[in-house]
Amino acid sequence: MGTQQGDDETDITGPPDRPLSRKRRQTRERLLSAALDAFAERGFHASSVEDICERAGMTRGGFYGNFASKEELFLALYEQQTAHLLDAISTPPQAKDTAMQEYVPAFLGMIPQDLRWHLVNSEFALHALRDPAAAAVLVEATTRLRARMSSRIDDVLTAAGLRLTVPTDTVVRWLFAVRNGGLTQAYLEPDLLRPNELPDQLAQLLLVVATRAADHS
Amino acid sequence: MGTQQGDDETDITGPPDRPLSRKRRQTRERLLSAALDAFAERGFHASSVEDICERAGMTRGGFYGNFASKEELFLALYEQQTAHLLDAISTPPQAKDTAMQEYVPAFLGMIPQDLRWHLVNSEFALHALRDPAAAAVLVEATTRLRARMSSRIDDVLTAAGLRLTVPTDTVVRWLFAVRNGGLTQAYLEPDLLRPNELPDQLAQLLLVVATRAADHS
DNA sequence: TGTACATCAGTGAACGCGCGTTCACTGATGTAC
DNA sequence: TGTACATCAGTGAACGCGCGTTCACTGATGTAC
Repeated sequence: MGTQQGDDETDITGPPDRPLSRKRRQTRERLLSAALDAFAERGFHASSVEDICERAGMTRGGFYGNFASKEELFLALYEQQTAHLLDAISTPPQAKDTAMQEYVPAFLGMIPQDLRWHLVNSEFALHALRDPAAAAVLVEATTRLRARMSSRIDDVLTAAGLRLTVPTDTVVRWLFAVRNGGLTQAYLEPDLLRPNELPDQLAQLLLVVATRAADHS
Repeated sequence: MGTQQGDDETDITGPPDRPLSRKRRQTRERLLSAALDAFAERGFHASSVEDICERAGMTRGGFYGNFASKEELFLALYEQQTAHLLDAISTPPQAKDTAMQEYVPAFLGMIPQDLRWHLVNSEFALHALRDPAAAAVLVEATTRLRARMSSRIDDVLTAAGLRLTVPTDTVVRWLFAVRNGGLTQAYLEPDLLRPNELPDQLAQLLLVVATRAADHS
């Protein structure tokens, strides 16, 4: 049965009493990786627990020792992936010789453009629009991602003696939206559009027309 | 059983032999409307045919006289809604006294911002990323929508003696992506963002910085 | 190092349920004369 | 206008299947002395 919850299943906060053993962490990892594949291939609802377990090389019974439900697995997968994303964004592109106008594209390029994750991420957003608990998780994660991205952009611009004429958070919201929509458009029309084409072009345009010299008053 | 197909079920092209009777068209309409509600509320997979039929006031058996499968209903719903959208975009905002910089926001405002349709449309895009048949339908519809939108924008700008410094199709792709992403963000954080805030602001900015006087050479 | 016992992690069969789809049927509507 | 018959549109019961979840169990791992 495993160590599920302390006493009360309504208590979502607080981690389980003990830290997970190494074996258990590895098993969870295998299940999360299998879920990413399965959810990407068929979607959340069409992926059966059996399918996920097969990919992870275990039986359905074992699954429920690691996750309380398929839904909880979805949540855990989202949190794992956004944590990875946050890491990816946190490291600025190091090459100092990169031309200024390629900085933002370089940033966007660093974010892994995995079709699997694009599919799962989009489906999670849809799920969040219907489920307040998922919405809370998503809003917290995206808020952090936007904040981190805003900082990086401000850093780069400041170093170049520039600043945006539009709130950075607005620009980042534009870029995230255009990136997601652009990925969908590009995967549907691969001959007409490269995956990062739309956000790259928008970023370049904004860099030219929506910045001005910073005044250090 | 109804008039399903001619002979060959692999033949997707070509409408059924006879036009639908009035009663049948009304029933289809009721089912499509019920499907929009159900799919929006629970999603495609979680909506049962029973649920849809209840909302439409009929039994499951009758459903299969009108649609070959739940999947086919999804496709029909998408085609119906995008046809409505194409109509909505085709009528330009008539008020000639509208300030130039409010034209694009006015356009975007005309597109009905129905949360139900946003949910179903997003889910259909996700579906299309996995199903080539759905992808073909989606690409054809969105191509038409973008073309129509591009024409309208060009019309307005030309009348004002302006033209874009970026391909209109690219701008429209940006606007559609920002609109979809912006709706999701706004519905998730209603206190921080109005539904059309992101595309409106972007449109206004582009109008100022990405246009110049048209030269009639 | 060895023994005895507790806990852990995963097995695999079983349960119960609801789903998508089919089909024999019935009453309503339309058509021909 | 009335009668006879064909087609249409929808009913409701039934089928068969696969799903999410549970649970009694077993072998592996860890701990105490």
